Amino acid sequence: MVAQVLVEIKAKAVDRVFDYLIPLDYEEKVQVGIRVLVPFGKQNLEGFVMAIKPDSSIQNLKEIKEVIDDEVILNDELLKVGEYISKKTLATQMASLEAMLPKALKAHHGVKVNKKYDTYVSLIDFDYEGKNDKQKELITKLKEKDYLKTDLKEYNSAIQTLIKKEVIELKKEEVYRLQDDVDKEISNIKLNQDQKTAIQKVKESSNTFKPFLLYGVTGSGKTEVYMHMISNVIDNGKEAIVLVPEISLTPQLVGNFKKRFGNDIAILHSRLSDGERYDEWRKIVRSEVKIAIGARSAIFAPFKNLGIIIVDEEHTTTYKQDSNPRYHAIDIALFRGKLNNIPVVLGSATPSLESYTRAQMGIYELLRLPKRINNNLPDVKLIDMAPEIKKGYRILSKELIEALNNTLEHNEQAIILLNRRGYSTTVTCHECGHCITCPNCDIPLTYHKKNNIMKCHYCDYTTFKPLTCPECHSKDISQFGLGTEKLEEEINKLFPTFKTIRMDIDTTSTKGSHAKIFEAFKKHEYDILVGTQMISKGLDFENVTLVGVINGDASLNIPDFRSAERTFSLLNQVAGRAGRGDKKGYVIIQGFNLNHYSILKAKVHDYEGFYNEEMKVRKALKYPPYYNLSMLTLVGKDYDYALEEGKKICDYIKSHVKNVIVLGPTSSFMPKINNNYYIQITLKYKKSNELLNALSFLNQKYVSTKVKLEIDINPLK
DNA sequence: AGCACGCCGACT
DNA sequence: GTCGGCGTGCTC
Repeated sequence: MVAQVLVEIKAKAVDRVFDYLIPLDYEEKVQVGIRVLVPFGKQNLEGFVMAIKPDSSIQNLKEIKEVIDDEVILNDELLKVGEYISKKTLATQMASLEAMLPKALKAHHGVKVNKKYDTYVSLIDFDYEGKNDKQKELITKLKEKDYLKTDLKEYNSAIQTLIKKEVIELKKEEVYRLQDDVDKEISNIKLNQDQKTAIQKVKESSNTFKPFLLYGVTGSGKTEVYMHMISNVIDNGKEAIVLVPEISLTPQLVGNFKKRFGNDIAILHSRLSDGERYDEWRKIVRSEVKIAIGARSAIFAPFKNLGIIIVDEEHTTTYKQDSNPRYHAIDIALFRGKLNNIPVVLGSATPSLESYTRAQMGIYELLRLPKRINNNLPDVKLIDMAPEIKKGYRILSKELIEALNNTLEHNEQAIILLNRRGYSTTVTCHECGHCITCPNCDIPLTYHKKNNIMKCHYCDYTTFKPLTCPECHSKDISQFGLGTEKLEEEINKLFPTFKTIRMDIDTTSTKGSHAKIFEAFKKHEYDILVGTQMISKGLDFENVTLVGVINGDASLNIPDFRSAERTFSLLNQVAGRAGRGDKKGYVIIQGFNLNHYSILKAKVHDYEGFYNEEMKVRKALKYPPYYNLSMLTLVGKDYDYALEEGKKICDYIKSHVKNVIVLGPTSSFMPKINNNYYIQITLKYKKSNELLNALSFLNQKYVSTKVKLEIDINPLK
């Protein structure tokens, strides 16, 4: 028999199967989806068996050298998912397969992940009585218990002797590193009618593929709805995948799941060691857990009897992988949903425009949770900082200071979010907040220090950096940045008697630090929580009644056509942290350009209003969801050559694809990194199939030339 | 990804 | 004369 093997090299040149003879001894062991060691040129490589056939048209086949696994690693479904990924992202087959696997199961010769074993002893000679007290004791114990763990120091020598005499034997068993015992709690939370309807609708389609968009305002009880949906699935003997943006930022969701489902959960967070990750994978394969919760890659959890996939905060950009293979977890969720004939639930308080549009079109069924559990959305106030700065309130406005005082006096807590300026390369006026944007694309221009010019990286519009602000004529138009550290300092100065805790990259570098900060704040060990975006999601603190946002409009100045969507989403999310308990919540948003619809609509909690405004812009400027987008990047050491190749690629696409808008080639916003030049081409188009064919052709053509071609289909950056 | 093969320029 | 630069092509 002959096996078709995909070898471990992730290069376009070997992105195909090679035939190998299966030695007779291995005929039983070699199966599709298993790893083997094969001679490849002068080297020995690992690879996956992709197919088995009786013979081959190739002469002088080499033989498989070794079979690595006892059990199949890539089952039918994972093989299909892998194929889907390479088809949709144009990544190599091997890159696509490996994206789904924990390191311990990837094809890589020489890479070993330690397996952890427990050793036990058990009795084999039941007649032997033992020569001394220790031996006798041990034998008695073994007669009662069948087997004992060997880490009992006091019996060490007795164990050694008895093994030699073949009275007892040693057994090794592979064990899991993470074992915690959690007792399940019965929930007595009452559901409102909207929650019940959502749960019922999903239950009705439990054996059919159907995508749902669960649009529920902040604090509307989405987590509770997810848990009910999952309970229904588990009651049917099936399993569930739950995707969250990042485990460490959603400690409360995870905590609630643990309380409800106890040990039935595998939690796949980014800080697991390779060994731990491998353990969790095996628990899933063996159905020892019923739920897998994790970030993007948890979508590959190898359940064999999947009953539902839930994607929480579905609008989050982290669901798209920004390196090869550039897959979007929601696409995979829908694909697996289809394969398994199960519902897929996408939940958000601020759905992505793409998702909400699909719901409008009936591609997704829309489920709404329009009311907060406490029926009480916070009041939002906007504060223009231009006059405040003139009065000397440079960081915190007078109003925010007073509101903080008031909150803290009532023994309530506050959250202050610093919305960082996304790019230091955009030019913004220090006095009035004006940001210089492209007249064609309406996104901020990026500043290129080299020639003192500003450039649009979508359309290549270029202009000199002005000396004064075109709006208010201030000379102070260099980039400015306020850090969380400085903000914390300022707050400590203003409120010396209250305790402040800061949460940003600096204070959360160690394992578990997120959880520690959240815990401490929840217990009211601190009065004010200061931080960046990471404090905006999924936190439920009943005693928080005030949320302040510094530079609420800053994220509008990121040179990305999605910046309005991100701004609305961020403000909506963070405002949703206020007033979740019985007390009324207040939100103060500071900024310069507060008349933007993303901010005005966030103020009144009007998602649909925002959606309608933003869709007009997307339509006018031909952006998603009206058009699809793809980004090609050419990387090369020779700038002129790369640019020439870029032009050829543009010509090829224009002549082979109808109805495509080709922008570029243009040097990207970071034109030169490590002596490599980056040239970009942006494509806008309606129908994907034709374009995908053209890109697939180009992708093949660029095997081993002076220019590397990177393709990002539906980029999110 | 490696590794060999092959075709040019610069050197003991 | 030959050493070595890397551009090109192949691996069942």
